[in-house]
Amino acid sequence: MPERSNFIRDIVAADVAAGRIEVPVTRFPPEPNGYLHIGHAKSICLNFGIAAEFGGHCNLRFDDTNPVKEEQEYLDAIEADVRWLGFDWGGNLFHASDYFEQLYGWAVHLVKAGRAYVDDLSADEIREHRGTLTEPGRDSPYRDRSVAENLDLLARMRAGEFENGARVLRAKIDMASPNINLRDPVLYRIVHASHPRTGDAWCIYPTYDFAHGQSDAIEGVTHSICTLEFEVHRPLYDWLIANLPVPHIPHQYEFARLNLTHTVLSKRVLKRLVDDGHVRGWDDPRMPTISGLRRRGFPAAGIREFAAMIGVARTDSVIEVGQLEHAVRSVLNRTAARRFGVLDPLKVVITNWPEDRIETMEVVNNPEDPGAGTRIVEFGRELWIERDDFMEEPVPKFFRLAPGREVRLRNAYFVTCHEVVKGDAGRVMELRCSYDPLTRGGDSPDGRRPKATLHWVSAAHAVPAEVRLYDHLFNRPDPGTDGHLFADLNPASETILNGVMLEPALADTPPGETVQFERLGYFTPDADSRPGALVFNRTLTLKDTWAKVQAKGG
RNA sequence: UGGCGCGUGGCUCAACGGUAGAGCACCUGACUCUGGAUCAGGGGGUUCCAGGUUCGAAUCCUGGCGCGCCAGCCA
Repeated sequence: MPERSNFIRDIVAADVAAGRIEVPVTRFPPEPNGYLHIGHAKSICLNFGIAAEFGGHCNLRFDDTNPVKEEQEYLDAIEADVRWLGFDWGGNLFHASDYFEQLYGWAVHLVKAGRAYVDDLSADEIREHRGTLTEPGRDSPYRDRSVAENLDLLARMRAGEFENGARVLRAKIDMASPNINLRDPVLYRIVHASHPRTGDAWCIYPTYDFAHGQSDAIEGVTHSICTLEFEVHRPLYDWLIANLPVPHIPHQYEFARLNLTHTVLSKRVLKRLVDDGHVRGWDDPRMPTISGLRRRGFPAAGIREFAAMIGVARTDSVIEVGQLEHAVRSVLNRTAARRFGVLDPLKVVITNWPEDRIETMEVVNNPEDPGAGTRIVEFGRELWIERDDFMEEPVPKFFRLAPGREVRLRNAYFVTCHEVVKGDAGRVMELRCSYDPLTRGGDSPDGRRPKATLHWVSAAHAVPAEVRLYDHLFNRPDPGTDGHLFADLNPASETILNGVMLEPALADTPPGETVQFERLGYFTPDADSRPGALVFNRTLTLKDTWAKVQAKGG
């Protein structure tokens, strides 16, 4: 499925066609202050996708300029997530911190050129001097310090002579600019904190604005693609590039970040969900993080397909989660092995089946993929079927099992229910059925065609398991709209089922593989799963038109 | 309010001066040993509004309106 074009692709293609560049160089620049989420996946697919399409390359560059928020755990997780998504940065793994010395040198360059100065104003005072959206700012009293004094102060900032916040280095641009980002933006701040990579080598750190474009220049990035909120920074990006002796001139392009219904894509909020215990971790299957989606069973190919499907534009937008789910189902439908699992088991005894007789049935692994082969499943006198697949008094349009009714057990036999055994509270405990020996494999010689085909598991062979059902993390499409984000959490986002009965082959499902439990949905072994204590996560249900029919009838 | 940007079916995107299309969602039908796969069809758009330019405007111009972003020593 060829990816649809988009305005950034068009720009790159035009640049190549016009000979402005040979091949594009892009970069994915996460800050290691949290885990990557599906919104980052959109950016990753865009950056790596464009590079690959035009024969260029994409760097993985950590924007690690703020040591108080960044951690090694995040660095590691981000690498793993990008790789899992299917992208390869080759040897091009970089860190803004790799460039700290060069960046500092350029800061000195700016000072010498009279284009930067050390400001002694406090953060509050700087804010006051900055003006507002409608009023121009005022010059800092320290704005006209001599080059010599600025050089001296900057060196002493670096040497650690001053406390956090005591001074900053600022670009000298225009305090009256209508673009507030040009009102002498801060380039360096004093932060006595040790950095995950540079340790205590530095106590001053460059701001995003001073680090990003210059890092792009150092790496020869041609197209620096970021999200819309950086649009107002572009004049500053260009100003710095124009005023520094950089080896290359990169350009910044902005696109609209991803928003999804029924969830939230903000690292700040995701971190709170984790820290406040609303979920069990960054990789909780309900999280929209890459690691959460992976644990949930979403295949990387599904996420890539989703990214290709939604396109890239400059319009703020909110994608319906259904679209992500569609992409994932479409991948899983053609790749997932089919298995039998009974979530809510109801015992069926086949009264005309000999006590100890076991037959084996050959069952197709994936009707969408003949190459997936077949497997052997045991069939015996006692079986488990889904409780939902039986109704003592069937309502109209319910075609499954009911007293006196015949259904097909998938790939096995036709069975007819003769007796309903109930417990004390009137709960159905067991169904007593007969089977038709002539229907082995699921076809009858007389052409009878039951209206329903049920999945089943041999009770003598079934493997018990825990299954975790997942639903949207938030119970409204636009969580937090009323200002109470956490009140919008979906209390039913996770439902734990015990005593689920699985066909034995499921015990060997490798981690990371998502299978289909026929008629129910897609499931994957959870990281908590152990031999003898299996745990499966429900990735997604199948599209359920029966549920739709029911909803209408109700 | 100053600056920058964005407005095309319910949602996401195409159409780049020449008959407004696609995917998702929705509805209907066919088919089926997953009621769920799959296939086929259908409904749904004054292209934010108003002027202007043009033989012709979603597209160009002007003016409105609406929405987003920017006043961190976050990114």
